[in-house]
Amino acid sequence: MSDIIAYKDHNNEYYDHEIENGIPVKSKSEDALNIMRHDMAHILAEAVTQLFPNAKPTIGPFIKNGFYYDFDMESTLSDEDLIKIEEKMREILNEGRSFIKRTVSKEEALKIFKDNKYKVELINNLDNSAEINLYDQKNFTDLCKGPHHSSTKDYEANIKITSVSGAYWRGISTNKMLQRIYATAFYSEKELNKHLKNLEEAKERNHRRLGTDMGLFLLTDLSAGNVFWKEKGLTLYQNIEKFIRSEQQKLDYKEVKTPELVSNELLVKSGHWDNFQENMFTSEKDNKTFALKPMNCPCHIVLFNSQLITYKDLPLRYSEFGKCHRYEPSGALNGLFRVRGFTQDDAHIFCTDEQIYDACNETTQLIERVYKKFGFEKIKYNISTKPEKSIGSQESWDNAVNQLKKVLTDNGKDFKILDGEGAFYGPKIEYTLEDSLGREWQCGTIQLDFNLPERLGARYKDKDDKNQTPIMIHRAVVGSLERFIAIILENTNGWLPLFITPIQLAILPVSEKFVDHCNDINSKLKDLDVRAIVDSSDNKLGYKIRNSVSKKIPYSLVVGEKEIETKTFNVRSRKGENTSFKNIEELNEFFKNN
RNA sequence: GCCGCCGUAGCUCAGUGGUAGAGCACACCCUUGGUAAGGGUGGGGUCGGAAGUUCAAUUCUUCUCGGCGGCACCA
Repeated sequence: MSDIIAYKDHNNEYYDHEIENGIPVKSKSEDALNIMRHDMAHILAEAVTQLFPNAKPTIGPFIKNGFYYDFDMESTLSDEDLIKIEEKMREILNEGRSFIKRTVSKEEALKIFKDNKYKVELINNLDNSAEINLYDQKNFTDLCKGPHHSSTKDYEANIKITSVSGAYWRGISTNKMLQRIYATAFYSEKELNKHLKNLEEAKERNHRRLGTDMGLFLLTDLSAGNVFWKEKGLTLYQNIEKFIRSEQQKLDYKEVKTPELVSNELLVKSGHWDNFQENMFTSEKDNKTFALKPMNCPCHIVLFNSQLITYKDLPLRYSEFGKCHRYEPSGALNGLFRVRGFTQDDAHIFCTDEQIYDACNETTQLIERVYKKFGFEKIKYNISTKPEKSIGSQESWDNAVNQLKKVLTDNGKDFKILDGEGAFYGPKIEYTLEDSLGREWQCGTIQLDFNLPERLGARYKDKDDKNQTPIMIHRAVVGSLERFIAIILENTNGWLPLFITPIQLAILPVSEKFVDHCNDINSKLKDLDVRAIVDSSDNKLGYKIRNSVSKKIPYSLVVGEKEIETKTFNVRSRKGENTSFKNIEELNEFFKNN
């Protein structure tokens, strides 16, 4: 039997027949796993249609880590239903199924699927020249371009239905909502369990739980989508801000603070009022309309315009930890990941065409430096180019895109081009980081803007004393501080990098006798900017250690008779490793350097 | 906004048509203890909110607010 089950092209599209320059897909490979999961989607559809004869199958692709199938059904699926479906799938798998391909005419296909308007729609949308393939299995036939394994007997499939949710037909929100069943499948039970355990772990690492346990912040329905920062959370927030600020100062950024509430006059001029009014919080006073700013750029241009700027002032870098508000649909809110009030680590660089390269180059290096410091090493880069609807000449777009490409290339980065994905006003680079659970987060961005400076009348004088319009570069490193804090919390499971963690050290007296001594140490450490607390409870040492570890305090300092006599400082890491220091300065060094 | 699930003490969660319970946390007492839980006692919630059904609702129904998993959205 051949080891090759399918072919794929260079866009990772799979085919059930050999193609020109096709890459063979070998059985049990990563690609084969996708195909196997697609097989399972068909098995799922058979199970569902057997149990619910009126269910109309629509589409069921494989996705990252699994697959789904969307059904139009009369009743919604309960947890018990899912268990039954999963059992049915196992039953079917025990019997085994062959996937037999058959090519039919359009008329035939329409006849076969006449009771399923979704399949009819799909068939009618196919090119007239396109071959229409069906895959037959016992009790189920699906419209499908394949490929499939010839039989489920070719492998062992370990399946698990993971969830059910609503999903619009064809992803269009005016269409009917279907029921989507998510599931996953692996060749071995071991891999399946590992994946399920991973999901569990991700749940455990939930930043909402960590935030509550660590006393960082409060989310309450008294202001849905807005964060109440507690003192420890604010320390964390400020430490992140502090680090980014210091990096920006090295690059001659000028930090500013602009109003959160602005007259809509500004937003009308900038064009945001026309396009995004629905997403702003507004209020009326003095017969005027005000809005909470949804972004900082118009305000920065107001500052730019308030003074005479010449070419000598460029590039001019305005940065702001700007509090913005956006009305997000209720269903979009999600912990700190998606909020209505957030702080952008925003900046706008005003510059000339010639300065684009340098500005973007220093920014990409800045972004990388910051990510690295926070423990993110894996970064993906995308460049988005001119969309169909856009402003600015083709020439200026080409120039700008080439500069962006050159920046990444010169910095030794691989990147993807997302054709036509740029904003209407300019191209951009997006920075996506990968966390320790393999999840990806788009955080940083560099976005060129050929529109807004012109619209708001930004001008500088060139060497010939003529007015020119600057290019504006929007850039953010971590994006929203709120979201970034959620990402770091989940990435580290609460074991935050030492330089930002709210409490670095728990000072633990062995008994009450040593509490005063501990307080003395703490006040000295305070002067040295080490963030410590003294546990003066009357619990035993083991208990105090357990407590400080469970509060995610990375180090503890045990103080008792021995330490006072020998004048040493014994620091215990959360893993139980001990390090001894001779004096408080040495101890301080340790905290400064870790 | 849409589909589904959920909302009980500070936290995690159990439970019932007759006004609630555990563990952790907290307070007090005993213990003055050396590297991940010493022992005892005690306080604390009207079960998200509103309305309805009922002799009686935290438990059933409807509405509403909020959360979660997705979908849609994300300048």
